[in-house]
Amino acid sequence: MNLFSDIRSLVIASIDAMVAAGELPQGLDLAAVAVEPPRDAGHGDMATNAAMVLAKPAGLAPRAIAESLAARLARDPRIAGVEVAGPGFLNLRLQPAVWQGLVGAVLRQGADYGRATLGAGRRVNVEFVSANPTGPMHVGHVRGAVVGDALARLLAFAGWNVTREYYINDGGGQVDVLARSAYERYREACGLSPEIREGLYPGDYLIPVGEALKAKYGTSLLEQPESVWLADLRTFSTDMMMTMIRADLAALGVTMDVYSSEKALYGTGRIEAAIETLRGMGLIYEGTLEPPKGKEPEDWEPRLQTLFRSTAHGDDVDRPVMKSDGSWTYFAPDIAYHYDKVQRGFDELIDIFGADHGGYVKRMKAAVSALSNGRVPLDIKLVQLVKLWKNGEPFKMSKRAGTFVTLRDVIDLVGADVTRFVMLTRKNDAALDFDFDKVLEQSKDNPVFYVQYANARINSVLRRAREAGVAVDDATLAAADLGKLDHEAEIGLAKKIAEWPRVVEIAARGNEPHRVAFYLYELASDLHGLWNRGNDAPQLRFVQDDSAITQAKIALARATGVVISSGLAILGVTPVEEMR
RNA sequence: GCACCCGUAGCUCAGCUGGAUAGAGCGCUGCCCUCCGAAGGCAGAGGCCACACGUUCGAAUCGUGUCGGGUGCACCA
Repeated sequence: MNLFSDIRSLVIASIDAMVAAGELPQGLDLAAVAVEPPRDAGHGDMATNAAMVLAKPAGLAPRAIAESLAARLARDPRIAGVEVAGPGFLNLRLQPAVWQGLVGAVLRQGADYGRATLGAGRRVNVEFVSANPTGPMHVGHVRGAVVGDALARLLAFAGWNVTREYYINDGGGQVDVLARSAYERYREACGLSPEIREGLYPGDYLIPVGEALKAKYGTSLLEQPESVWLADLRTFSTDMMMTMIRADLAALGVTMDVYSSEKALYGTGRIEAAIETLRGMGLIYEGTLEPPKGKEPEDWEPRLQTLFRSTAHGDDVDRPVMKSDGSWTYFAPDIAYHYDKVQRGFDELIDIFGADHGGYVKRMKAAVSALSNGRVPLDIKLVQLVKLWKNGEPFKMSKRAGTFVTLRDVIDLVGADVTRFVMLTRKNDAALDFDFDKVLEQSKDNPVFYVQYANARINSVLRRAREAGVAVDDATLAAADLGKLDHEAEIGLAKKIAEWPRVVEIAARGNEPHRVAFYLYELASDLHGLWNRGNDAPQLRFVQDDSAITQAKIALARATGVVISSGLAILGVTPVEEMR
């Protein structure tokens, strides 16, 4: 049920009829014909640009096309009025019965209302978080986690086959640091004093790792050289860190489908295979890079390196895949990992990165473009910083001062639902202020509360109607006499509900889950507006003496609630029944 | 120096594949509760969409350039 696509189909059919009648030439491209809500409600319910986009290819004046098209559209029983406006817009007004019927349709479809087939079952891999397994998730990771998870839910709702994936960066030097730090905590657990040297991780979260090591190894690793224990402790520590990270994600309501390990790529020949594939394309060569202009490193010296010709796929400079000592750069396993995703048969790839990784976008896209022969698009979403506020002041994080904010801290303080919603109230590429006081405030200043409050009000009238002995199950409501919803304020809310499938498609097409949050705010606003009009106009209250009228009005409220629940589900937020 | 992101009301931000008189919240001014929860609503004031040029029937939206802010820039991930 998508009224906008229904009416667009009507417009297309009418254009086809004009072609058949010889009024328009054959073979017109109709892709640009759009049916949209007009910016100004005074222009009607829907507007189409059909006459204007067809004017040039048809070689006709837009208003001439518009007049003829208007006459044909007006014959449809759903159309209450058509007028030609401005340079050739067609403004359509729909019969009230169309909006009333929509309410019934929403109740019949329930949680499936708005579900789209845009994705057509294509397989998409959404990689997100991918925090280094060297400590608990901190607040900086939260936004990426929320955006990635909401995007995954959105795409699934819009018809994609979605895999959520976490890439464990467990292959690099920072894992050695982790292992050495854990070793010191192990010594501590054995009654010795730890030496947390400069460059090691000082966090308390490694104390349990040390204790677990003692439980496993006893004192057998004491006084042993690093070569004896390093490999084991790397594995042991990262496993424990990943257990912690999974628990953190679960607390936020995020579940991954696949965890991929960087380390697992080493020694399997898969990195070599990926690089050889590129070499076979003539994209790998030995060479030296120019120093970056304007920011010349002090210790710059020309080095012969193995380079990936990423410039052949849109990058600015070629990128090294092998260090001068013959080991891989971090980029090489990244290439192999993305190659793996391509080979697993995904039709589309999405990476969610922190904004500080913006420099890797072009090279990653270049690699995927090359390795998939341009078949698999890679969209990389950069998630901007979150600025923390408390008591009206910037909240500075400092490991040393003990004000390091973990994901757990945030959830314990404000809850997962609030955290998730607020993180989605900005575009991913805009910085976000997160004010610990404001997000818990119960006012319309706080979108989480505002939307939840609307839902609570809806549940309130459902309860009251039930108490009054009126049947308000969805089946009964869908069959109610919805023609009684004849007030423009009620029709207005139905129109907002009608936009939901459009919002889903637009948000999914752009990989922009924040649009859902903004839409829910608007929907809640319309509900609150109608609610308050009941103060002045008692006939607009949802619960009336007449049970048939009550059912029609409750049907509208319930349909609104269906969409709110559906939208919140995409954001990963639990709707509340009552405000507390 | 180069690349990417951003620049919209006093503040924080939306703005769809280019569409009509550019929207919301906060703040400011004035109203609305014997009423389904006022934890809300209604109305008003407030804009050179950073700037310039271009593309076109039409530009906040697309292109180029300038200015301003952020981020990143071989042998760390």
